[in-house]
Amino acid sequence: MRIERLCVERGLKMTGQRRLIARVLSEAVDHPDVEELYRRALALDSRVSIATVYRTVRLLEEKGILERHDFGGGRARYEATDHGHHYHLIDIESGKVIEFSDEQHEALATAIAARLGFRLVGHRLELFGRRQDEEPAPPLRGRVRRAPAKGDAGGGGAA
Amino acid sequence: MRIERLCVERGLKMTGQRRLIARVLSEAVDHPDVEELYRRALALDSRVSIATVYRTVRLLEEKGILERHDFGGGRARYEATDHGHHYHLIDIESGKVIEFSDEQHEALATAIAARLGFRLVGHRLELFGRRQDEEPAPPLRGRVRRAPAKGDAGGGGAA
DNA sequence: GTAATTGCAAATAATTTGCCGTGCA
DNA sequence: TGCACGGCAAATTATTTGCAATTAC
Repeated sequence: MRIERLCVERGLKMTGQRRLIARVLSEAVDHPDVEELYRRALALDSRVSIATVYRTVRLLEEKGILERHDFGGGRARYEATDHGHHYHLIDIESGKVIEFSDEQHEALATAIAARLGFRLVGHRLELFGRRQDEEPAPPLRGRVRRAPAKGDAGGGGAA
Repeated sequence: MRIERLCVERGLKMTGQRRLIARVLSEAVDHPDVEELYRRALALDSRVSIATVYRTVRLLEEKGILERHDFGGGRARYEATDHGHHYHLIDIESGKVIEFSDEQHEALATAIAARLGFRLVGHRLELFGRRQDEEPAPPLRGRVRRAPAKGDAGGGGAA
């Protein structure tokens, strides 16, 4: 319910659907897109429309409660801003998103901006990588390795 | 004409419109969106349709000749990949995009990915900043500073 | 009580695509 | 000369919005 609290703090009028969407957001541990948020909300209470989900994420983004990401794939994906500054590494085989943070990078970004004559207001860093085979690998044969794609939010269900 | 050469190298059939679009891309020093590419192409030769521009940038992106960016504002913006790896700093007042590169960051990104068990395949870093007033600033009064927005590509014409 | 919010369906906006004529290799 | 390509307009996809009914404060 962290999100609902934040909404109240910013003086938003709390309707049933806003509370519902806030709850879905509070419970999310991934980076759902609007469709997915809508699906999860519907599962809890059918009295929401997707238009309201769109309106709400937009509002919460403006209020700084949500952050919008573009991880490719055409739809915007959302995440609460309240669990700290971090970056993303996208596994290009599975689409999974891994979060990390790095103070060194933080400092470097600020330094670079300053060097260019700017005060850093925001930044984003996204790494795209392929899982490193940790097994020393059987000398002959080997390889083959396919992941069925589909990211950490989009598809089926499972919260 | 660098782009056209790259197209030929990758075995693309070179039609009149592809040559035209390749030329526009070769001459661009900014990050135009499709509308803008179409406008520039039209100015040189009216026998192109915007559908072809869409098809071509998509093709060139798949071939690794172009890179697509999302700088906010809803439309994808393109840039040739052949002028070296670099990052972008977006001036949030004017929308202007400044390119820079930084070896330290390059290394850091690789190290972070490795630490997480991944081999880095690609990455992007975008800084959003506000121009730092370089003048020591007249002690009294001061401030005011507004830029009319509109980025480094979208708008009017000018190549 | 009143202005903000919602749902619905229609409107946008960016991008893609089917189909058929045309031009490149 | 065949097969990929280009033009056009219609189709998609993601997102926004007008309007009347509803609701929070």
